[in-house]
Amino acid sequence: MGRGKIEIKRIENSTNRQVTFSKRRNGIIKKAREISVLCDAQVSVVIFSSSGKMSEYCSPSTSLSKMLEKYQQNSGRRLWDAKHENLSAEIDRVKKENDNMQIELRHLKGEDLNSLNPKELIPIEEALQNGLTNVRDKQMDYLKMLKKNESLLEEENKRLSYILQHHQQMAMNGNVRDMELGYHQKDRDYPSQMPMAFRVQPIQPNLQEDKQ
Amino acid sequence: MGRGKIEIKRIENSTNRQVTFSKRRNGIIKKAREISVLCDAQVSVVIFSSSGKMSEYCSPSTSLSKMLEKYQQNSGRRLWDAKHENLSAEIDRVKKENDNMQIELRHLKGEDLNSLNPKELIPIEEALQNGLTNVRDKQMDYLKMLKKNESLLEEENKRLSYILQHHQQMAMNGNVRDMELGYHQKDRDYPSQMPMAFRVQPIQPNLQEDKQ
DNA sequence: ACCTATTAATAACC
DNA sequence: TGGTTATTAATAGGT
Repeated sequence: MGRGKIEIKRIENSTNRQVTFSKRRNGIIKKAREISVLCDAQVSVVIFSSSGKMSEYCSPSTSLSKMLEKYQQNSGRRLWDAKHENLSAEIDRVKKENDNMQIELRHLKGEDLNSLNPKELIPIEEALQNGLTNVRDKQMDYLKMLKKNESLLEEENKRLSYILQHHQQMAMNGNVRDMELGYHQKDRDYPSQMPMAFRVQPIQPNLQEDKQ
Repeated sequence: MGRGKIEIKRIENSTNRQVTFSKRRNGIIKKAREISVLCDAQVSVVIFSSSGKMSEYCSPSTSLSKMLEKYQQNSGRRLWDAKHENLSAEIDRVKKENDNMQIELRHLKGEDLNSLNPKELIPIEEALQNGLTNVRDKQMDYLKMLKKNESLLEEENKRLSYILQHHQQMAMNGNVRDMELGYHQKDRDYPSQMPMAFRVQPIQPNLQEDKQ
């Protein structure tokens, strides 16, 4: 139906194809509307052009959702229940994982132990013992750090006191020049290999250490 | 296009309507197939007649599910509503729970402790200590049970040896009547308040005790 | 977008 | 339903 007959096969000329698409799309949607009205039918049409542009028609008496609901009832096929089932399966999987961890946690906390036989208690005891060792080691690390900090700060304190004492002495002597020259020549007993900024900073536990 | 022009309005004659439906349905599906081929388009058509009979067409390069997936992306509208989102939310919730438990478990096992500060280590240590106590208590319970069993069995053993000794004596004396009368009068020093069947049964740990 | 020769769809009838 | 055919509707190719 046109100036010439055409074969039903892909139109190679892109422009031509686009034009034909547009015309025929309108034609289909018009036909869909007509059959809806003429025959009391419910029709839904969804069309994507090759460039991805979408067009749709749905009979005014219904909606795409309702149509698809009916479609599923009629065909028995599942349109989106497959997705639902996937999600449900995922939930089940994760919940099961959850339950297992919950049980493990309860056991480690010494709950529900009656459901275990003596043989099963052993790895739990070992895990607890191991965990306890690790936790206490870590606490010991912190303690050592604190002690180290303490002694560093103490030393720094002494150093500062010493310097302050000199300042006061110099101030009393009115020896401003000496003051401005600084104390660097005078505190030989406090060798400064580290820069000041670092030296006064308390050690912080390295929270990232060992972290994967 | 036919022997006469028709208005686009509901065909009142039922037979006529049915016939027109059938022909036009075929027409639409043919057009859908043609535009698919000619223009590389993806088309889905779902038609319900007024009597509820369903017809469908879907381009061979796709499926209704895929089409609807694209439809949703394109239109932003959700066809299968809340269901999907509820499930997704549930998954997220459970997964989060999962993660938290995983972290707790790892901490109890003495892993990833560097991400904790000293204050956070304390409850973990306590939990571990507590769990260890409970597990060892339970192990002690089993041990006690085993010991108790042992002594019970030992006693039973003695009792049986005693009886056996009598039997042998009686057999040697040829005193069959005495033997048949039984030993019940003769083993006064082993008072039997429990039925035999129970008495010889080793104690089994009650695995269900305290279980919710 | 519009035009129109031509083909395709289909209404009425069997 | 399925076939026939007169008639209308859709549309291919051109502007």
